[in-house]
Amino acid sequence: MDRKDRVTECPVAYALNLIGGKWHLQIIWALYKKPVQRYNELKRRVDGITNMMLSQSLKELEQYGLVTRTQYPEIPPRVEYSLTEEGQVLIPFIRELSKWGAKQMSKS
Amino acid sequence: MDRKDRVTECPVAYALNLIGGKWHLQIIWALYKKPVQRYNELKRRVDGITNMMLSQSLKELEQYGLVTRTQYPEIPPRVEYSLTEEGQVLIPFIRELSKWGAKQMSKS
DNA sequence: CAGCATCCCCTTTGATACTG
DNA sequence: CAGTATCAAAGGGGATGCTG
Repeated sequence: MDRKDRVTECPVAYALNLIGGKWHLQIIWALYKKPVQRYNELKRRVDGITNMMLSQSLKELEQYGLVTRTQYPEIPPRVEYSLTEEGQVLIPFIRELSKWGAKQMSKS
Repeated sequence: MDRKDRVTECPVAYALNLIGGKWHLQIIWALYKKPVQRYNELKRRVDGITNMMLSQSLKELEQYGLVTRTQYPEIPPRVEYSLTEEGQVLIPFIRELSKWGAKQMSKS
């Protein structure tokens, strides 16, 4: 049971559980910039992420219905990830957050 | 040196450092619902928060310029907190997050 | 290629008690 | 009233190595 499964009545707390982690928004943003990506491609784009965190994050994001995973039964294996419509809803949100963050950074 | 002082180039990560914690948004929301509040009043409204987390969070929020602290030199001491304009900017943002979170909650 | 298992650390969070 | 100090706990995050 990870933290996202904990019961919360507050929608804001719930939302932060889904996307407040260290990597989720970065992964979503990477998938926005290039809509279809394979595992290792993603790993190269999300700076500093480890296999552990990437696969774990992707699994969670898939569970929440923000990311789709498509596996092709080939050798070597090919797995492609992309944003669902629900995931794309977050894009303007990330933009706002980025603008606000940049403004705060410049102030101090 | 707390986590908010760590260097980050990414504005989104920076923003999450400021408001991604467990209590910051709840405190801001409480201060929005009642714009001027004393310490213990806030503590009662933010469900489950301890003195440690409340005083620490308030200190951080004040540093970031999101909250103002006004101390009156009286006995017993009186300290009032309220949102700055910068802090109020976050209100529509929290509303959106809440809407999105509620939708996600209802799906699973 | 795409990922999982294991081990470990350290930061965040919490409980409790105390002070000007 | 408005906090601070101290100690303890939990779990998120990371490094490394292994597998189908």
